[in-house]
Amino acid sequence: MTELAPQYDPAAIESTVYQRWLDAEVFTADRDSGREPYVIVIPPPNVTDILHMGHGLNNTLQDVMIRFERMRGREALWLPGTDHAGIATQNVVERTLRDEEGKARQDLGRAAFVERVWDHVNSKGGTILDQLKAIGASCDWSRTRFTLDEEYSAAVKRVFIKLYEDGLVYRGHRVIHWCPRCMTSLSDEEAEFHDRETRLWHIRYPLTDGSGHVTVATTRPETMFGDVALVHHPDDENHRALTGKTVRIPLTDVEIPIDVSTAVEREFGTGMLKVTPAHDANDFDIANAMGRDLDRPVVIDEHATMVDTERVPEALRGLDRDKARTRIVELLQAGGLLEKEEPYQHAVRRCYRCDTVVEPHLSHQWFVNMKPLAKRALQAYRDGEVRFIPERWGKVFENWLTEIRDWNISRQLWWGHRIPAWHCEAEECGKIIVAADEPAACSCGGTLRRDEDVLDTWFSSWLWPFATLGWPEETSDLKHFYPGHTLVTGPDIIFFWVARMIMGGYHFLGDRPFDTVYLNGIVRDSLHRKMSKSLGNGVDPLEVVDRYGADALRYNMVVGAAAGTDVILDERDLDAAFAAGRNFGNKLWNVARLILANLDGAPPSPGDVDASQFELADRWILSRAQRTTRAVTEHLHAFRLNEATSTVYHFLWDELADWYVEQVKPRLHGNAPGADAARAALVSTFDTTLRLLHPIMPFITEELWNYLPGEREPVLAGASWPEEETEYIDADAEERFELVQSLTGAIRGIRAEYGVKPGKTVRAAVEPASDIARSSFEAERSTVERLAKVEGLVFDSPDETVGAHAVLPDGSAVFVPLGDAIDVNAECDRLAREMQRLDKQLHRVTAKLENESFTKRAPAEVVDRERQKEQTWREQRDTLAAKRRSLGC
RNA sequence: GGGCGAAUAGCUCAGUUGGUUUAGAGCGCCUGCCUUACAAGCAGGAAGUCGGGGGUUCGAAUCCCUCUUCGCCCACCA
Repeated sequence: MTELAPQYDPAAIESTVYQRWLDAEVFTADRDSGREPYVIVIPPPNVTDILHMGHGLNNTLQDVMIRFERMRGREALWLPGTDHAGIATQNVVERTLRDEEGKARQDLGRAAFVERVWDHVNSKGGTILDQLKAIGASCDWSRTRFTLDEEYSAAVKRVFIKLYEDGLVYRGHRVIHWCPRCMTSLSDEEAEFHDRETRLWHIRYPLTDGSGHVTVATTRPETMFGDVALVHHPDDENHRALTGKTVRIPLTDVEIPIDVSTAVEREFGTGMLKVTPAHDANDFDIANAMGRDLDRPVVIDEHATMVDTERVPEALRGLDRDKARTRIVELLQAGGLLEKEEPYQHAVRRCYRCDTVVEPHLSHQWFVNMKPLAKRALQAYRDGEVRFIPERWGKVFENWLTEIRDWNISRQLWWGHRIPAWHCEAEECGKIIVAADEPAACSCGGTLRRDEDVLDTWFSSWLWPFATLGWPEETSDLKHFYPGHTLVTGPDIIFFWVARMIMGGYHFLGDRPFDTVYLNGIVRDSLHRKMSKSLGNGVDPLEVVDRYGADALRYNMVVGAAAGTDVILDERDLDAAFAAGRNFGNKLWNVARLILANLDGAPPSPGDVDASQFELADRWILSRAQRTTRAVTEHLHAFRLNEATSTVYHFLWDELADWYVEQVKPRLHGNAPGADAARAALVSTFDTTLRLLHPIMPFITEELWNYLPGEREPVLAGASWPEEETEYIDADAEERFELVQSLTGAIRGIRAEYGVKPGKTVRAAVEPASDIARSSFEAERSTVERLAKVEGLVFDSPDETVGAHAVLPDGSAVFVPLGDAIDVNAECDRLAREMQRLDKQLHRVTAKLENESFTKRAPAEVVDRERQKEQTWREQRDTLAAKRRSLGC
């Protein structure tokens, strides 16, 4: 006999259960098992991150999938690890350095600073992986990787060199996005658009011939000292006469020409555009097209302050870009050079790490030519080799790949993979050598200087599905576990990560990294805002684990996340968000308590029980268990995790606990007749339920598994998924037991309606509508009596006429004599209302059946079904009418 | 400017290929119960013109068009 506490206490068991899994080594993937592999690689969290709800959701989903496939018999590998997160991590350490020591990274120097970051990573990093254990993540911890560990670095280096040799990595001089706070370049994806209220200033450029001025509209007056021309559209009649003339940049003596360009939008502003090649990527292209690629005056530096050059008026030099702008506008106004100023809203790019407005910056950077890589990935998507769930994200992926641009991969940071390139310092040479190891010297004999830059973090992330398996070495892990299967991540990193992994997988290994990309939603608060540290609206998953248990967290995450939809959590009311999962766990716990308290050793399996020993209820629950197994399996296969969850939920609660456990109780006491059959069905059904629920709520199911008597796999996490046993599917038993349920429900309804005291028994008479109904009621007579508190369920009409009537869905009628408790008029009204409801339904179905186009065109089975409905409802109505007559209504 | 998504009960959401749905769940609400597994529970109940309009169909929450509101993504009109 096992003693379980009356309430489930997650905290009391979770850590020991997790340890049990580790001891059993069920999470460790075995290359040599001979089983078909199933692989998920974790989206590596930033090494210094702490777990937030987004991780909670994302990793729960992965764990459900990996546990399901593991139980299905696949060799499941969930590969964990962390990302060095270049800018993010460097920023954290720089901030600490500044706050605690008042120093900048330059004060330490590169080597010492990088050492500091390593110290930080080694002491504080990796916490998040332990936190994942708290939510039950079944990762193969023996294969944990870090994007900056030695082997991984080798892979990154290899990729860079290979792409360089293929001609796909090159060094370019152009205008890129520059974050003046992080002091590094950014890729297009890292410079996010945000709308901003600003002004459109109309500035007068005086014509040098003294014939007046030309007006130009701009949002960035501070860049005008870098102008090299004004251009208008060649077909622009209004400005045609100006072509060839020159103007002076306001506040300076710099003379620039007026030219034409088809890139100009005639309708915008004044139709005249200032061309500033060093401070605007489009202008850079326009100037190139005009053949003015040698003249790119720089007037704003990498700190976003005005440069100290002749082109910039002295009063402005050294001012930051915002102050300069204000000052320039004042000066223009004073000089009568500002024609007008209007409010204007436009999208400004900001650094995705620090939100600073990005500055277009002319510089030397490393780029990847992406078009050739995209081609293969696109083909794969279109051929169905990689699919997205929900499907619509595939289109997003496709569009981006179709219009892909070159990827700036160099960052002016210290923390990251240093670019394996060396520059010859000899004048006249300028050679660049890309190599894995430092070359002794340049072929010209000049000394070499290593490239200062590091690679974009995502340049290492895109190798994650194979670099984690040992690539470029031909490891057995790589052979065995690549290609992988499912990727679970957020749609916000489709471009950053997902698309690039697909491109990388095909380019470097000639195969997809995974076949399915499942995009989960975003966790939002009660106002539907994304949960974030900066808004302070986050819910701490560990607090939830602490208060409600990991299984409750998981249950609510999964049930609330229909494929790809956002999950809304009320940050002010955790009960509203997590009580359902906790309560469900407690329900399961108590079902187990009841069962375990009534077992004396292991019962036989249902297959060993003489079939004649099974009662209707036994056959019913065994059949329902099969149907549930099938539904849950199908839902999980189709990634309908929420449906799978609610299917088990309702099976356990509404069928097993509410009906079967109640039905079976009398047979559980001692050596009651039929005890073996009852225990066999009960334990086998409970066993199935634990298995089906395990991927979703692993802790409690594992703990209860431990108590179940009988021969079983030692740990549930390593146990097999239930097979549907069709011999137990019994439609007849299901139909019959449902009749019993409806009879019980009808009597309970009458009791409640007439306020019969819970302890008081009533009498009841049932008039079955069919032989099936009659024999079913007879078979479960005592169940109905017990559950509806009936003393003497009879099949004949009783002597009384005063009582309450109800009609069951199949047309069977039940009568509960209540004597004085009944108000005849009220009962008449109630029956009349019932009849009205049926009349409405009958009206609808009759109209349908009288419609020839329906009977002719709809499938026969649909028509039959409608006929069946009509007949049943008509019978029910007739029965009610008869009851009314007998009451004398 | 282009594209995508959402709108179903007071709240948060399901609803798979159009027909077993008389539109469901959890929470909340109302009534009655500490009934020996569970008050984190039990029994019963109220509550929705499926955002508006039009269309396709024998049949629409589901497909099409359109409008409204909200959200997201992409985009070189400075």
